[in-house]
Amino acid sequence: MATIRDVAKRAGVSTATVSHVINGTRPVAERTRAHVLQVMKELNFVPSAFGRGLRTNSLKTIGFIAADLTNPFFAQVFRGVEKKAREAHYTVIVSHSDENAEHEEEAIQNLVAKGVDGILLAPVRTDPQGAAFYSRIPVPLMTYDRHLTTGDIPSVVTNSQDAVREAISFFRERGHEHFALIAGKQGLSTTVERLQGFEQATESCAHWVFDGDSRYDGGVQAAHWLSELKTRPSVLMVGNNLMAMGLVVTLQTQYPALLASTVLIALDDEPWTTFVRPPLSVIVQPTHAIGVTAADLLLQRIHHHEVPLLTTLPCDFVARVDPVSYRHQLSAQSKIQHGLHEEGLEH
Amino acid sequence: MATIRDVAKRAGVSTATVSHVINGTRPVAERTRAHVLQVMKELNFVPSAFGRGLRTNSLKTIGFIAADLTNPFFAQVFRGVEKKAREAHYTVIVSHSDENAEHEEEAIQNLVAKGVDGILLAPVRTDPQGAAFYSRIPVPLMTYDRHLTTGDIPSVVTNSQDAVREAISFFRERGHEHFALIAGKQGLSTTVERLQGFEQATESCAHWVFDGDSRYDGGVQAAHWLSELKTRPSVLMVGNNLMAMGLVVTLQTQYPALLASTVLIALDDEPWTTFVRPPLSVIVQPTHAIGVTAADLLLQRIHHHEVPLLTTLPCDFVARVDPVSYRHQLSAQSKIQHGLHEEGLEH
DNA sequence: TTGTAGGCGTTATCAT
DNA sequence: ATGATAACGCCTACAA
Repeated sequence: MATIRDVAKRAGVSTATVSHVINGTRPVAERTRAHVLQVMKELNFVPSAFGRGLRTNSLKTIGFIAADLTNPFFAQVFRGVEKKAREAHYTVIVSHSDENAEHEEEAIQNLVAKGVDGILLAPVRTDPQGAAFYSRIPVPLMTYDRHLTTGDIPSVVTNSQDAVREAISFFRERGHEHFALIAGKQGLSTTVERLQGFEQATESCAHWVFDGDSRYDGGVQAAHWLSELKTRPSVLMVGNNLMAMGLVVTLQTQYPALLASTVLIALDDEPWTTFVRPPLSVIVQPTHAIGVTAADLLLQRIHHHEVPLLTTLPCDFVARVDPVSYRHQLSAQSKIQHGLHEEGLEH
Repeated sequence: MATIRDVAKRAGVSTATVSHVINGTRPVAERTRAHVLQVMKELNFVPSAFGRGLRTNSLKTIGFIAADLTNPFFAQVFRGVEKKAREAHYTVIVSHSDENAEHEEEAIQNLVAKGVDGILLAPVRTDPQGAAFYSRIPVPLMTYDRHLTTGDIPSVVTNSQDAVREAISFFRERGHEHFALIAGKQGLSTTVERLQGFEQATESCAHWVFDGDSRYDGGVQAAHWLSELKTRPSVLMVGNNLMAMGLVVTLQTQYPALLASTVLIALDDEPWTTFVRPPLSVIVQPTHAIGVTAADLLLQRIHHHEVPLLTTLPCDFVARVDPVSYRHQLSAQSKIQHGLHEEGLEH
């Protein structure tokens, strides 16, 4: 591998000039510039990322921590992240947390040790010590999907609370009177907010809540729970996509009558939700936009610009009421909050 | 950020000693060792990846290029890659090619510029110039999913050819006599081999082949093509998962009778294949193992060990014939070939 | 068992 | 408009 010195020598200039040609960081006579470029081609010169990193303390790399890329939600967010990063000539290192605090911590350590310029994560920890832990991380951080309720780490989330409320209302207006929610893992901001949305929309009518765990098994358990209720909900909202799968598989194989007689609402518009009979209604989160936005804001932070503490992106609601489907755009504007605690979490 | 020199000074030893403590690269008196470790904790010292990279010319990072991580096949392969990499204290940079040669080239350039130790890719180019291009890449390379038929770049693939043959045979033995294949993108080794498997199994009976493009649209077109055939296949094999989705969506909405009367066989066991009625039979590729194996072999190469030119992992075939499903393990052993061209591609 | 010092490839400060 | 040169943080002969 040729070095900047080889190029300089062969081109008959100093390393400084070569460097400035590479980075366009000070004027270079057009003639020399062309010549240097020419020599670089000849020698097949590629500037060493290590040398540069050592000098500038940046490899133009960010870390992305997903719970599980096999979950389409994270895969789609990642596509957005990678797109934005690539445009800014950044590169992305990916790790998994599997919703496990130790894995997450290890992943963060590794990323920091690799000298990433910043980290994007869907935080696993919800306790105050968690927030403190995140705050001590010595590189810029952004969370996506979930936000921390204490501390000053900025986040990009969706207004799924509004979406849940409006989805339930949609069916209330059409005569339904019994609703249930399969809630997600305790403590996650998404779980809390979706529960709030549900409570808001169902306050004056019959409703049940099942405490799930945000995993496939939670859905399986919920199906059994559902089958044992004396009075049954006619509309069932599932708080995340994995539980929705577990629920539907179990209903389909063990309680097909229940599946046929209940309106299901799931999160995220995955192909299978249209393949099931009856098809599921879905709340569609702007996954790609979450990734783009989160990456964008992280890069802002890396460049020492201020960013809002909370950025909220709008969801759509797609009601699939055979044989038609309606799509509702829930809010045209995304919302930005600069002070989480001052303004509160309610809208 | 504390440097190795800060630690050395504070601990009253030389930087050499600290370095050796960090890397265990020469004996250090237990007493000093403990003390140095202690000081490292105090100072919150993390060795700079840049300094180290510059010296050792390695950041312990590999590149992974997927066509699209949103496709569960790639997401699952990646999980395997990341697992293996993490165990070896490597880290993974992820890029997308979107089955596009220019994107792929750009991604490769970026990875090389970042100083990755090696690259894993599902190659897009199938022409001889492509093979030449890949050969010029100045870091160790491995392909997965597809292999190149010229050149000396090692690969990890599956025996989907055998799997296709056996899947078709399964239904032949049960009385079916008309078969069709929706083939994948021209030139890919997977397309060629699956076609061969199909031809082998159907040589003495009626069969059709539709040239697809390995994308969702190919499946949509195939559905229309199918509807216009005078004589219709009773068994339809789809050469990749995206086309299978396009096909099923189109059949379900536009030709439901066709969907009901045709046995469909798809690749990869995704949830939706069980949700459709009737459920699809599937050839299950060992996606996670592909990732683990590919990463393992790449690391071998990075450490200058010889690796086989072609490693073939076995698929399973799951026949879903309502109300039962049979799972066939197609071969207990994975196959390894050291010379692709000497031994040929047939088994 | 430990220390000294040179150099990896780049950028950036001073000179010229 | 260009050059000389000192860092950046680490590893590793070579010396002691």
